[in-house]
Amino acid sequence: MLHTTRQRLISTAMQLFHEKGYTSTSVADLLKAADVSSGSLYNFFPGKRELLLAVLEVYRNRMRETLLDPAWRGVSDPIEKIFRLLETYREMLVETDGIYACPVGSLALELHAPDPTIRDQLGAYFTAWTDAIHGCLIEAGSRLRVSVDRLGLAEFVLTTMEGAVMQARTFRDVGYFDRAVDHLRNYFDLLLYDRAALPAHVRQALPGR
Amino acid sequence: MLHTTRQRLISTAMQLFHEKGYTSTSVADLLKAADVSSGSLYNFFPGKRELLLAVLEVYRNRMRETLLDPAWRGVSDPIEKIFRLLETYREMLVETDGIYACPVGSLALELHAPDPTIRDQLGAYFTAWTDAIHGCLIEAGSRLRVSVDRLGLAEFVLTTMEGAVMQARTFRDVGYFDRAVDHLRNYFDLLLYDRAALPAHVRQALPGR
DNA sequence: GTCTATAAAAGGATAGAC
DNA sequence: GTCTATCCTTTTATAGAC
Repeated sequence: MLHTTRQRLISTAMQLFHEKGYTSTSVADLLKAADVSSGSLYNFFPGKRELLLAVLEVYRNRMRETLLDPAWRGVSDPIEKIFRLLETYREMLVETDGIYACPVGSLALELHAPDPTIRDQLGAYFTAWTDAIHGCLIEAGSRLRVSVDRLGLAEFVLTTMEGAVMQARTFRDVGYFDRAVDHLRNYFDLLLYDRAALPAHVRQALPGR
Repeated sequence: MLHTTRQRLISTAMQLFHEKGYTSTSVADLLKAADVSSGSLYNFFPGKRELLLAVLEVYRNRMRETLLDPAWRGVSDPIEKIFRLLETYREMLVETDGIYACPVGSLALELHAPDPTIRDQLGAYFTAWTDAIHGCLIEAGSRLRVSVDRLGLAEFVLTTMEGAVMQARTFRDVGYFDRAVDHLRNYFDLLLYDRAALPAHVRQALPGR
């Protein structure tokens, strides 16, 4: 199932679009890397654009099993899950010498005027990512101050990740990523009711759950 | 001075590289938009790459007068300056229907494997931007808790801006930008020693100065 | 410095045999 | 489904007259 020509084209495209970008990856590049002939590609896809759509669909549909499940294996604390996910991106940066981390983010900024279908796919990916974080924040329940907009905060986690990746990539230095995550962690610490850590009299002064 | 062919080429390239991206802007596009003939372009620049370098140099060298000075006109409070700058990016998003905001950030993610010279220019721009914010944070002095790493926080402002622009652009919705800035503002409020303005429960939970 | 014409290569996509 | 050969367009860049 994983070795069909179609699958090989998609996984090759995932790799090359991430490494070189969509525009800088030529059809010839794809054919050579996937060891597929021109006729085969156009047998499965109307063109390069539709191959990109297939790639984006895979990223979104398999986010749970390829990204979230591995990152969250053995982790139950919902806040910790959030920072484990960011740690996953950090590892991607380190493994690729500070170059690759979020393939969809790169594509989103590369494609300046994508058609609505492409944009919908990019947006759907971001929304799915944010929803996963949102789930963690809901799970955190009363540990998070009631006044905090949970969906907005989930978006802010994505904001931090994407902005941090951009800088780390530009400088080829994961330190930029780390310092951004440090500040996000600090922000979370300030937002969390870690009631047990507070002195009893302060704890009692806090508003109810 | 501003009307030489060379200047016209650079300003046209600034515009097109921002709107369409570097790769998707062809030399023919540039020639047509700048109303310049091929021979003239190659008289001033060895090629398209060097034109990009000239563009990046302008962005960096004129950051103060074209970006910071207008944003900070009439503003003296250093923390307010930071959020005025972000407001400038918001306005760019609104004026372009959520498409354009930070030209250098877009280029940084579009160019996956730029040569060292290009990367240096991109990094230098980010550094100059961050330095400006860093200056505000230093100016804020004791209002900011001493434990806060000011340079890291300045980078975090850039992180937020770039990540927020990416999402706003993808969704063509400035709301994504606004919510990110709201959280950054909230974070700043928690970091600032304007204790009287803090919510009571936070005030109580904070360590003594 | 600027012009037109054009080279030389790379781009996406197609045709038609197997 | 896959193959080779090829079409047509666009690309960056150059040549040489003015």
